[in-house]
Amino acid sequence: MSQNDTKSQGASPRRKASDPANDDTPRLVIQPIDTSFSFKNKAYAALKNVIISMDIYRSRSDIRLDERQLAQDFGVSRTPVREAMAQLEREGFVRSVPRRGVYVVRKTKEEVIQLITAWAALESMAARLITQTSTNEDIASLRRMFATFEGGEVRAHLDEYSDVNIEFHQAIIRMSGNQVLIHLAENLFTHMRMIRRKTIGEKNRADKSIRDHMNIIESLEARDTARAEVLVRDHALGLADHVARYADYLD
Amino acid sequence: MSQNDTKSQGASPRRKASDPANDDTPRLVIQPIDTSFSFKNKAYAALKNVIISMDIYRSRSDIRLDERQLAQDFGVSRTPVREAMAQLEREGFVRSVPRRGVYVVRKTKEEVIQLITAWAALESMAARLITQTSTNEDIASLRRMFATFEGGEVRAHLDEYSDVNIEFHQAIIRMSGNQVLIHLAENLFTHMRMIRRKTIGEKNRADKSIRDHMNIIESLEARDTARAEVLVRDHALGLADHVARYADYLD
DNA sequence: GGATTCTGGTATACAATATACCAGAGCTCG
DNA sequence: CGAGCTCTGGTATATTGTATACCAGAATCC
Repeated sequence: MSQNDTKSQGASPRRKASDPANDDTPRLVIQPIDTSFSFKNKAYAALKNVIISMDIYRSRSDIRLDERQLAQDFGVSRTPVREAMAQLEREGFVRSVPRRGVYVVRKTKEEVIQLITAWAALESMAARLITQTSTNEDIASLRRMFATFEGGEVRAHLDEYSDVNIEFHQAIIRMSGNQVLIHLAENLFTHMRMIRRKTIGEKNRADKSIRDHMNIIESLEARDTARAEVLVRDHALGLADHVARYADYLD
Repeated sequence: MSQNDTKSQGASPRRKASDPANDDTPRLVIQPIDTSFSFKNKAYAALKNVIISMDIYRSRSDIRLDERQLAQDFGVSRTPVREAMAQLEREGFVRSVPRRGVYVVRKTKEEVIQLITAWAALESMAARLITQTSTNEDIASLRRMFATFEGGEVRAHLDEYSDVNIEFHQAIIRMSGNQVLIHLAENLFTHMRMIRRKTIGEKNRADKSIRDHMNIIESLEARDTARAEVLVRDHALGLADHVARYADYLD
């Protein structure tokens, strides 16, 4: 990619870089620059990550994001922080109260139930698709996710199981191969993850969860389309039912 | 750092974030954003790295940096690439020929000898300072750099030795603790590194090199200021002598 | 109840980058 | 050998991202 000569040095004719007569000329190997980098994008990703990692339902007090303080913490001006929060607001993670501040959004119980119901629709269709199009290796990878818990030691490793639980549901959507489903699920997924992480430790749900998961995997392995759909949908709706009955902190 | 309430939710008075009555409110932990990131800076670092990693003396043909091609490879516009190359030119790594292109600079033999001589002045003074101010642990870390080569297996691991060789000289400057020395050496260092990497495999210099290094380390350990200075200076000037005699590719 | 403080909102300035166009130099072809 | 074409660096202008200053509403404090 580099041409070889200059008039100031002998005026030999230029040869194309690919010219084989020139094989020993050192060549540059250049990696692309990450052009998605911007202060706004970094602030957005960091704030989103912080919000979804919090247990925002542990307390009922409002969580306000102070844009001057955040700008100082990030080491940038208020402008990219404001733009990041505007995007988070568009996506439903925060809400802005004029001249009052920006607050992390907690969903009501009713909103959560609706969200889970929509998720169930997407996930159960994804399960159907998996039985029809995925490779045996793909499906096997789902089972391998739970290898650590084969001895039933779910409660002893609840945090780890919580992570695997979330990854499992994400993998089902992804494995469907349907880009529209995947896209629709993306935003719902973040909210679902917060809910799952909160509820997994309640009422020994983890024990039931892994039994459900094993049944789901068996139905996928058997390529039983109807059964996989029902098991996945019922599993998700079981979460909605649990929320309806026990999640008083969502009111 | 987050305030807790909003008028729309009960008009309770704002409390300071540090208010101990509010210990369970989730808190945000925010990492600063790297504000040195820019396309120009990334392009500059990448090009500099590529240039100093090349064996630019292996071929005599000119190495021209094609700014449109680089912009395409980096995935950015020509503007940051141009600015990066302008900075590289200011630092002596490339030169721009109006309406002809930007070329990697090769130094002449005479320039290289002058550069090494200047480096020798800096490094020998650094050695003096080390014998007077550095801790035993610091000096011991110099010896540990060569632990891998204690069996004399230098030629078998020439690339690795070349890297350690460069690190050793860099560490001497750094260990002096003199910020002016360190700063002056910074730009020289990059050119020196290219020369050292090129010459280390010539005329079995690696064997002599490690003997010299051991002698230098012993004089540092003995806190022998005059001897350390002489050994370091002679070692560097030995490189200049080698270049004068054998480095025909620099003409 | 007025002064002060704190916060979001907005306007303007500045820096980084993208893109289009120009002009010089070299190459190609007839 | 000269005209036309191509390739390249240089420059001007536009756009986007960001910084900063100032404004105004709301809450707090004395």
